[in-house]
Formats: sequence, C-alpha cells, structure tokens
Amino acid sequence: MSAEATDTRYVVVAPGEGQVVLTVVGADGTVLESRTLTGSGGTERSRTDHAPGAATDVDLTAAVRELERDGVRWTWADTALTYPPLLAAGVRVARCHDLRLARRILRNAAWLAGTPFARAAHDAWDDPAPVPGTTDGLFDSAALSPVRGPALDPVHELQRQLEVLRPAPSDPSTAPSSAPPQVPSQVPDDRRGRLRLLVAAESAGALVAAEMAFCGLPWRADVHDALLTTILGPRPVEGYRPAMLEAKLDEVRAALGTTDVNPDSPADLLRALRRAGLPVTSTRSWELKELDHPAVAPLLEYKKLARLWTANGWHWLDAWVRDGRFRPVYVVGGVVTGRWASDGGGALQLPHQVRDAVRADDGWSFVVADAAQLEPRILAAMSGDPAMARAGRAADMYEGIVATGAVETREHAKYGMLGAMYGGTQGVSGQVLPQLQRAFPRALGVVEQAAATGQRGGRVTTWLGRTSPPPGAQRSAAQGLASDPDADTAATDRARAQARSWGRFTRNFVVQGTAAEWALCWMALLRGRLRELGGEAALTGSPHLVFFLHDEVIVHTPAALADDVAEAVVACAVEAGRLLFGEPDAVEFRLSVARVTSYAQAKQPSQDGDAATRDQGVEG
DNA sequence: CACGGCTGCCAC
DNA sequence: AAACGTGGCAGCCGTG
Repeated sequence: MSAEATDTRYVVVAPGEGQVVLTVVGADGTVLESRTLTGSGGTERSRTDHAPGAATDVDLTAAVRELERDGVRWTWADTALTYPPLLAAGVRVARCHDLRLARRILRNAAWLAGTPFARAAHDAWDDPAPVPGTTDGLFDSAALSPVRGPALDPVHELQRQLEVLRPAPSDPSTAPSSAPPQVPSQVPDDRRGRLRLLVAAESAGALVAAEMAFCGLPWRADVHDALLTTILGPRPVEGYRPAMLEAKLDEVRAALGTTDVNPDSPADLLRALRRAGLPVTSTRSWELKELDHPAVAPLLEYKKLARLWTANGWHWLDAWVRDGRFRPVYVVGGVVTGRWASDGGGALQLPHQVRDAVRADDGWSFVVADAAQLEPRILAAMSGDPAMARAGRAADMYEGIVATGAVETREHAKYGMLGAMYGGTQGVSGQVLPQLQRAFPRALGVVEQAAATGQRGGRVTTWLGRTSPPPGAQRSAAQGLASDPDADTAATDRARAQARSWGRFTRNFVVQGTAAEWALCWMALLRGRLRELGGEAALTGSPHLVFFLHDEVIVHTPAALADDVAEAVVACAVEAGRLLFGEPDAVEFRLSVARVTSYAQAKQPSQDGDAATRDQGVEG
C-alpha cells in the first residue's frame, strides 16, 4: 500500500464501444504510453452480462496479467464494476486507484477547500456509480452511463486528482521531477500525504470488497437449517408460523386473556398489553423486561424467535446462500464516516445465533481477528494524549484506564469512554465524564472540540482527512428560526436539540471515521501478506479474506497456514498503527485472534457486557 | 398495489 | 449501564 512512491505508474482503464484504451500515466500525471485493445475475433463474449464501465467485448485479462508484473496501479472509474470480471477470469491485481471513491473523498475534503479541484463545477464523476448488472432494455444503464460518454475521461480525472494530491515542490521529500504545474494552494504537504494514504486505503478496500464477494463467506446451509429446526421447529408451510412461535404465542394470548392479538403489530400488541393492565408505552423488549407479568416471558421469547425467523430464517437462506457461500454486497465508503455499508443480506448484522453455520471447508480453518477496544485506542493515538496512550498500551485498555487511577472500575472506564465518544450524558457515562476529562484532557478535548464544531454547524475531519458532511438544510433552517426573536419556544428547543444532535454526530465522526481508516489500512496490509503466503495459488486456493465488520476480519485459510495467517494479522495491526500515527507505537493496537473452524467458536458476547475475561490474542 | 414512514431489533 | 454514535432490514400501516 505504498501510497507515497513517486515512481508509481498508473494504468488507466477506459472502456469504450468495442474497445478498451489502456493509458500509462506517471505519478506526475504525464501520459507515458497508451494502447487500444479491441475485441479480438473468436473470443467475443455475449453482452448479456454487460455492466457499465466493465470491459465487456474486449478481453482485458492478458493485458492485465502482463502489466501487473510491473507493479502498476490500476486506475478505473469503479472497482466494483471492472474488477469482478477480471476475478472471474482468474486475474488479481495488487493495487488500484478507484477514481470515483477518490473523487468523493477529495471533493468533500475540507483540507482542499479553495483549490480549483474543490471549486470546479459538479460533473458526472460526482454522481453515484452506476449499479452493476442493471441492463434491461429501456433502462439500460450502460447506455445511460456517463462513464462511457466522452465527457468522462478517466485519464483527465486521474491527472486532476494527482495534481491536487501532489506534494508541493518545496517539500524536500519530493523527487526533483520536472516542474509540475503549480499548484492549488497552501495545503500543507502533511495533509496531502494523509489524503494520499486515505485514497490508497479506500481503493484497496474496494479490491478487498470485490474479492470477498467473489470468494463468498463459507456457509453450511445444512447446519443453518438444523439450527433453525432446533430453535423454531420444522420449516413451516408458506404462510404459517413455525411451531415454536405458535406455542409461545398461545402462552402470550392466554396470559393476556385475548385470542386474536397480532404480536407482529406494535400498535395491536400495545393495546392488548394495556387492556391487560400493563403500564407500557411501547412494546420494546427492554421496557417489557421491567414488568412482572406472566405474558412477559413468553412474549420476549416470541420476539426473539420471530426475529430469527424473519431476518435469518429459511427465506434468508434461500435468498442469500448458494453453493455453500454467503455473498453479500459490500458498499465501500457507504457510511459517511468511511465505514462500509452493505446492500442486501444483512452482512453487517449477522446474529451470533446463526454464526455456527459459518464453517471452514474441510482441511481449512478460519482466523478470526477483532481489534480490542479499537475506538478508545484510536482516540488515544489521534489526540496524542500521553496518559491515555499509556492506558492504550495495556492488553485491555479499559483496565489500563483503571490503572491510571482515573476511574474505579473497568465498567466505569468502558461506559465513560463510550459516552465520551457517543455524546452520552446520562447515568454512569455522565457521572465519570469529569474524571476522564481531568485525567485525559487532550483526548477528551478532541471529542469535545469536534462536538462543539458540529453544534456550531461546522465540519470536522478524521485523521486522514475524510470530512463530515455539511449540516442538512433542515438543520440550518431550524437554526435560522432559533435566532429569530419571534420564533416560538418549541421551535427554538427543536433547533437546539438538532444542533446538539449534530454535535453528537461530529463528535463520533472523528473517532469512528479514524477507526475505519485504521481498519482499512489493516486489511489492505493483510491482503498483501496473504497474497505472499499463498504464493502462486489462486485466490480461492490460498488464504483469503472472507468477512470484514468494522473492526473484525475473518480469513479462510488452509489449516496448515493458519498459524502464519494469525501472525500476519497481528503484524499488520501493528503496521497499520505505524502507517497512520508514526513509528513510536505510542498506542498498541491489540487484537483477539482465534483459530477456529466455526465462526461461533470465536468470541461470544457475554451476558454481563463485555467480558474482561476474553483472551487477548497471540501477540501476548 | 407501490411507496415511504415508523417501530423494533440486529451488528459494530 | 442506559436509551448516547453509525448502519440494515422485516413487517406493519397509512397514503396516493
């Protein structure tokens, strides 16, 4: 993930009608060479799987294989469109530059405000990527796709992005290349360097996402089905509830003295509960839990079972698991903070209940690794708070905080820190906040400052320069109203509440977003190491990433390599910390690492919160 | 009947 | 411990 190399050569892939143009561009933006690939006779493919931006008629694979040996950075509009066909043809690439993902980051970057790049008029590069596979007749997105139009020249776009990211010539680290057309402004080179790293990491993430979709998460439908049958009863006839749900529902109805309550309708259920004399204001589980009534227990059980049935039951299995693999669609950068989102399949919310269906292939293992207390460690690192960094070198950071004497118990440390990062004010969070502020003024200052900026309507940035969106029009309108002396108090209160809410968002943004950057770097580095471990073997025949969830990865690996993989995962976590925050390892990014054959054997959430008993992994 | 808002719960 | 951050998604229910 060497984002900095000045000798990098970019190969821009520009698909057109019946041809693909490959343009080699130097790090200074100079076009070095270009070649046109045309549909070679005989191998012409059907256009039925035509995706916009993908090289459909032209076989790219040979050219990619050849140029890949030179270590180039592949540059294309959308990794999600262009890379999957290459993977299907057995081709992998080491590095890429995703123009659309980079564009979004750079256009929003507050650090680049005032540059010509930031001020340029909106164009189609700012539009969302076309959706792959939407190619039916009238709404053929390929035909409509601006990617194919003359207006969107990927070479030109790369040149613009390289220019805005290029270090100023005064920077001693800059190679004395021919004077680049200078240069947007007084953006400090340090910031440009961070943005270069962010763009490289985001692009690497796009490669990982495509590869994970290609490989899929190993999923045993038979195990899943057996699990459902055990918990819910046999699969019911379509339109009927499973037996165990009906049984619980009978108990609920008996206890409430009704025969016809629909437990799936909150309004109906609420009425029935109140008729039975229960003083509830909603049907939320946590509210019901407080009540002493014979209907409560079976109702809570019903809700639990119903959730499993509707969200991850047989329908889900039919829809999302094929040939022993679960293939969710990951949306890189889909969350404003830089976290990934997913589209369909609920990949970001796989309940622990069903994780036993995630099984390694015969002779293979999973290495499941999860960053321990990632966000507080990130806050310690980005704030440079020496006392909190000391706590962040402990195996368990919350114990580390207790050891500084700032708070009494691990629970106080945990909920205090979570509250500080989320903007909590009530309960334990609020109580210990002053203690944390006293002990860690710089760290708490970072989040307080971010909250204050957001509350004023300002924007904040992560460590690498991802910038929060401007407050919505709705908020601004409310603000305007609030400053109007005639505004009624209700409107004023609403405006204040909205401002505070935006402050909580920006408070969390800087930490969550920087944690996402660490995780991207971690995964990008790991991807490279896994490729080395795999040697010449194909992606699915060697250790490969199969799952990523904010601060957690799963690698599917031949069992014989599992120990090497576990070591690599830990090494990459350390390296990711250095990449972002520099050499000294002021904070240690610890992992818990498990070598398992079922995902369910990896950490379980314990009932009493976040067990301090969890093992702290192989780096011990 | 499609769509969107709302509720509630899952994940981190 | 408490109802405080980011999301996805199923089902209900009112609206056009």
